[in-house]
Amino acid sequence: MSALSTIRTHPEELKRAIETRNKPYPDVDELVRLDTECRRMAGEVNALRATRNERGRALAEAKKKGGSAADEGVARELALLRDSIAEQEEALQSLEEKRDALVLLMPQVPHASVPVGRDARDNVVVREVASTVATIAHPKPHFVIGPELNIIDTERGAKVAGEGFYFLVGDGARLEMALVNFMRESHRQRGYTEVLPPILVSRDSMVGTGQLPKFAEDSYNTVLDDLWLIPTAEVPLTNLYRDEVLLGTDLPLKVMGFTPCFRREAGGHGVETRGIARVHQFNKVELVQFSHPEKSYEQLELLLADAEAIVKALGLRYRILNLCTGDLPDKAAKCYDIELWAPGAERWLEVSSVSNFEDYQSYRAGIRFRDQQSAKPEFVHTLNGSGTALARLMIAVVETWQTSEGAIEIPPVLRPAFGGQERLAPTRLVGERELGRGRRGWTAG
RNA sequence: GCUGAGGUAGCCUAGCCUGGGAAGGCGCCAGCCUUGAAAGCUGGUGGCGGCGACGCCUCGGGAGUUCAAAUCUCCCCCUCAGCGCCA
Repeated sequence: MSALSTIRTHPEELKRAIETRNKPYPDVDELVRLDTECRRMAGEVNALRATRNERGRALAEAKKKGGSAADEGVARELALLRDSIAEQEEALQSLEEKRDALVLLMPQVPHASVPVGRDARDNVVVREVASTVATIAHPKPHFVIGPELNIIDTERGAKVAGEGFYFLVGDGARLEMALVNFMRESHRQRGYTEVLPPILVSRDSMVGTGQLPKFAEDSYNTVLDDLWLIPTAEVPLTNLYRDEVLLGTDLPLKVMGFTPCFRREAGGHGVETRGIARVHQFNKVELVQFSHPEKSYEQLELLLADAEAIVKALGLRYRILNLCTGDLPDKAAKCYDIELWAPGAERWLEVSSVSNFEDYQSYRAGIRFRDQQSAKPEFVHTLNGSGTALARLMIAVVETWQTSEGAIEIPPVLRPAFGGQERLAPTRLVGERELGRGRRGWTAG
């Protein structure tokens, strides 16, 4: 049920849903009142236009037979009618704009299986899975071992781009790309079509997936062209089929895409941001599905399994949360988070959000499907899941696969990408900064 | 970036000069015919409102002229071709 028709048919359900979300939203009653008024006015304008069209056609007929003074009178009369139509149309338009702006701020109705709760503390752990790696007692956090091995360089990242940016170097970069390629191949085998999308998108696309208008301050944009740097590949992948009608027999459509993601993360500083757990740019493999509404919750479970397969194959400790109503994003009807355990930093890291948006996005982006040629197009359900986010995945790998000698073992599934190499090699290119004056240039690895 | 040609319903196309209910074809759907199918014939096939007869909106988007705009004027977007620039 799309936002506007939910407002018309189930305002009470929407009201209850909003209450469980425990955040402020526009007043439903006000919205219903606005919508009713819009429809009443539309009817009036409609009737006026009918009169204008009818009289106008009669005038054309009369003119064909030769004009007269009477026709001039009709024309003057119609000019007045035109002005009052214009006036009414203007009023209607501003009312509709007001209504539509409110509709865009309305959240999705949570699914019945979503636990009711006030905030993140009420999220429900669906399951927790232990690491299959023999982890050492006290592994170093990535922000210690990363610089030691010279595979993660946040200082130079800050120098070049500012706080929240970093370089991956040498085997650090190789590890990231090996993880990316492992994930791409895994998802390809699970039936996803790979796309390499634009990472700058138009304002319309950002509205289509719900990043705008509400979360403008979370994203970077270009002033001259009003293009936006994607915060997630969800934006271009979901907008792939914007304003299109899909074939019911093609559903579910499954696409994946690897992109960098850009987030301003305004206001997030402190212990939690040390290292690369919370950065302005990171890479991610994203999964998106366009589903038949009746199948979308089955698909959600399959999508979760697709994302889960990655962290499982890497032997990492993880848990899956069912987000409660108070923590659920506006656009989601249901959302699972996959969190990885980082044994060095000793904290859980969110690496994947697996969500069913139902028709929240398809309504905004105009993505529909038709079951039969004759049937009316309906909105698809869109789902997406990170499959998964790098940087944080990198943290968990680097901390979980540490040896007591201070090395990092390469997970077996990634070794083919390293030509069979078993451990990450420290990077050898360093300067005075690391070595001190007098020992410049290359050192033996 | 410059010059030119274009953008009409799912697709293809007419209408634009000369303003007055968007025509036709393909595809698709339904019906007739048929043992079945094809062919053929008939009808339907953008969106919104209404139980409905019906009405309104829609010709890439917006603004303007006009009683009336697919059609005339202006601005913008996109596609194609040529030229320029370029990883």
